[in-house]
Amino acid sequence: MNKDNNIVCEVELIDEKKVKAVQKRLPDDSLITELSETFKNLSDFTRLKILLSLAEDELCVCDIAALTGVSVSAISHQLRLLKNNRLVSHRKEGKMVYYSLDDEHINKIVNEASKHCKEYAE
Amino acid sequence: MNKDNNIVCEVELIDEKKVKAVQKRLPDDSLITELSETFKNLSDFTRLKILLSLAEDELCVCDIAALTGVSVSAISHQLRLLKNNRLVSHRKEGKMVYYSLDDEHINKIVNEASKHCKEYAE
DNA sequence: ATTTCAATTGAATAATTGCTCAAATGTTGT
DNA sequence: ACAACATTTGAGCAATTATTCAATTGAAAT
Repeated sequence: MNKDNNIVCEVELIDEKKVKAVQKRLPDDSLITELSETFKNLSDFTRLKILLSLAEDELCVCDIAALTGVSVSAISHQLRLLKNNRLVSHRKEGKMVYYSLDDEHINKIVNEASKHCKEYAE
Repeated sequence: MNKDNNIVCEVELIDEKKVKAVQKRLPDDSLITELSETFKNLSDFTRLKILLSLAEDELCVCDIAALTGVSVSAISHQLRLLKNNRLVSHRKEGKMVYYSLDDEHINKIVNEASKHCKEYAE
């Protein structure tokens, strides 16, 4: 803490001016946290495949399990995560529950990421 | 295995036709794997903050550590991951190593994800 | 040569995560 | 009421991961 009772960085800086300029342009930590949590949803093979599938069509849990080759239980756990993060929504029809994509941004995000992947395929 | 010695799905399907149609439109598993690995890089708070910082300016390891409030060693470990995934590049200048963003897609991906986050901020 | 400093590396540890298994819910059909 | 079925849930486990710490590398300065 300095004399004004502010927290000051005790790590040695090489270029303090540059660091402060960058810091000023960064989003709030809270937004960075939200962003990283959003990307976490896309960072698992199974979850990403679920999202890509739902981008094509609405599907029930059982069919998602078949598509991904993962147990129904595991899919249900993953769907709960995706639901909590507002990436999928669901609708009940009798015994069955149909899930669908709840965000038009997902496709755009995946498309941009695909460009990155393809750029470095050798 | 069926009579042709192919692996067949033993899970019961609800709507086989729909599943096959979706399956046909999905990217290869190898691309899904690459995509999920790309998103994994963005899914950690520290790494994402590093990338957002480098999007603003080229920075040395020490200054990135100061910016993020994380030890130099931890930053170095994370930078190695980002370097392996072709998200950052580096240039040496004497004792110091300057890192910079090596992908113009990162900004677009983050921008799209920001829209998702802001849509659900209540 | 020796010291100093920025950065890297490897081992170790605590925390997180994705899956399995078993049990529970809730709905439909008999 | 009961059985069958789709889905959910919670506990437990193995694998992964982000950080710390200590030691090392490589470059500049004395």
